Amino acid sequence: MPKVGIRDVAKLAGVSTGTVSRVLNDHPSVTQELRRRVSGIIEELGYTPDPSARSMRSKVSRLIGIIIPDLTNPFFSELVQSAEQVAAKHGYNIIVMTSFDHAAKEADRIRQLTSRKVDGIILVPSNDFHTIKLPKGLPIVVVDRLMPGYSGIASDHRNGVRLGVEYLLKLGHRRIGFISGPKHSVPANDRLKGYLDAMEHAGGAVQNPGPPLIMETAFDYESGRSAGNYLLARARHERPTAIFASSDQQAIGCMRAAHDLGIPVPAALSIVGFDGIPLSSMTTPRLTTVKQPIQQIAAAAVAVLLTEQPAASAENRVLFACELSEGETTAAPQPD
Amino acid sequence: MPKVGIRDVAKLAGVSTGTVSRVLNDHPSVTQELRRRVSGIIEELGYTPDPSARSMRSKVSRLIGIIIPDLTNPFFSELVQSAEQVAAKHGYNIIVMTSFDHAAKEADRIRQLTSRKVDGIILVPSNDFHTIKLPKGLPIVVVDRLMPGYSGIASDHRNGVRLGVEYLLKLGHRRIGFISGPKHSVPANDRLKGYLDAMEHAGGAVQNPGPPLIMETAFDYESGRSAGNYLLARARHERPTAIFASSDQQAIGCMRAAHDLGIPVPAALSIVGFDGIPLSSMTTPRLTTVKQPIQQIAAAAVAVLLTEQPAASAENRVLFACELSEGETTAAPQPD
DNA sequence: TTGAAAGCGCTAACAG
DNA sequence: CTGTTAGCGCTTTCAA
Repeated sequence: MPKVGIRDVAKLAGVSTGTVSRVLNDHPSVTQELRRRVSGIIEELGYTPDPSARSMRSKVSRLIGIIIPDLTNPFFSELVQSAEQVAAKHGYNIIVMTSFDHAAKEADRIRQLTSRKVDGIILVPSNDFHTIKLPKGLPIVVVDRLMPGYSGIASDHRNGVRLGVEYLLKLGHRRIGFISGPKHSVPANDRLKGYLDAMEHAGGAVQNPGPPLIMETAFDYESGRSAGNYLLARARHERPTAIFASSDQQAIGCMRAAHDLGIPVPAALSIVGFDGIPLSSMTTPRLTTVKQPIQQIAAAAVAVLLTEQPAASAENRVLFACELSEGETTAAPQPD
Repeated sequence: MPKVGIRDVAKLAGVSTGTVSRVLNDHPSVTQELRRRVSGIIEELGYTPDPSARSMRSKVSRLIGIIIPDLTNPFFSELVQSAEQVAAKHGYNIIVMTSFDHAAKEADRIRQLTSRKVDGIILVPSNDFHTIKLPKGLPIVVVDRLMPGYSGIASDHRNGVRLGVEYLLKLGHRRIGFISGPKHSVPANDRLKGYLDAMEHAGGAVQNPGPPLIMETAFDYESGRSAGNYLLARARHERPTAIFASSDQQAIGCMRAAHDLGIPVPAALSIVGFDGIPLSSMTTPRLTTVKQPIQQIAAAAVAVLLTEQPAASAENRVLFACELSEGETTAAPQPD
């Protein structure tokens, strides 16, 4: 079965390869009739253009790179999955890469993608992203945070967290612990600000007689658990009555810590997470969490890449609102 | 900044483009000295060969496709992540695609990958995979199950499950429920066989006075939960004292069901999962599970693709052993 | 509007 | 061992 090429199509249709190419690329200057005839032949022969050849001439690969810190994180895997769906709908495919939050690895991956001539990169930057310099003219959409000089799609972490913390305040909580993300993570800091916003706004109502209520740590289960242990292993009147965790994974780890310490949730401790991953509704009890619109983020990121003029650096920026998803890990605090 | 091409390198090194190409491809017939000199220039100029041009001539894209049913499933996302790591080490990149277990979508994706001229596909087949016909000569490694006619890498589901069920038997359990995967899923059926093996081998020791102890359902949390509900919502002497779930997600859903019914785990119910995803060690209590060697599977799959002669259809097959990871969801049954 | 022809950047014969 | 050269399959001027 000799591979069918554009010449075969041209020959059979009695036209030049140029015309076939124009049909393929929806070039306006082709007669309706001719277009139809050629399309017919293409169909008939089951011809598909060779992407390499195409990309070589036209500098368009219909390939999008996506670099995330960790595919094991449900938030990111859902992001990738959504992006793949949207991209496929437009004839684009996705190359995934994991940076493990290493700037060096990230730089290497970006280089690979560049030389692959991807049409754009969806990037969840590592914390040291600023240390690497990018090849110019490559469309990049930063996701999960906004960065000056780049197009960016993210959810409004700050106000999202504020929403969650205010919910706890409204329930009557006054000693609210906060499990934050890594010190240098931008989204982590945005979330922390949301917490501080809410607490400040609540003003004198907030009490904190003991050690600090804010723990800085990684976003994973285990970190959430040890942070929870730290926050909860103190005298009852110093112990927070509620904890807001910067990720659902942390929140679930924290639930584990509470359980280990014999602290009932939500009776003696309310917990709120952040992200809204599917698992959050399957914990026992179901986690109250602030939900990010992951699919929207993915769709918007792809859209920016497909829309943006190459090297136009339009700096599209979108911030999506988060929404509170009430579960069973929150309740009014017990009287002291 | 005019893009640096192979001719620039050749000119600066005072050799022909042919020689540069040979250096690039580690062709043996190049002098040590020349190789060194050319490599130096390449480095200096920061030259990277254009993959499209390369692929067009050589029919090698250094691209591997990976198609899985659902990236949201932690087992698969870890698989993809591992594969990406290994592939990158060899200069290969990964195109991910999700089939959502739809044969039609799967066929479409395979077609896309084929026309992209990927060097191979790592495929977790959908349940209706047999209905689609493949373009010949495309190296495919089937993962998570073995299929006649294809190279395949999987873990030994059957013996893995047997291991887990035998562990429960050894603890003294006699009414052991089984949450199975989808009816037409091959891995699901392999696991079911492992359960039947163990139960049969245990012989008369096994009792089942009531409704069937086997539930067929999807692999996700919610399915595990409702299956658990079904198995546990019966009179005490008919209720299983232990449940083996075919996935960790099911197991976690089942824990939730037990909790909702007020059945303490492991005191009144032992639960064992399958997969060994990271989350399994963060549940409360920690899940006892049968662990698949995911990274080994991914590495082996990539290795097969990189090794296998194109169209040689060597039919490499590897079955990895699973291992029991003891958590806190298992204990001896309460006396009736 | 369409055809002819010139490459895109590289690899692989084929010479030398 | 190295240089020369002919394309890979397509897109895109340039003419017609």
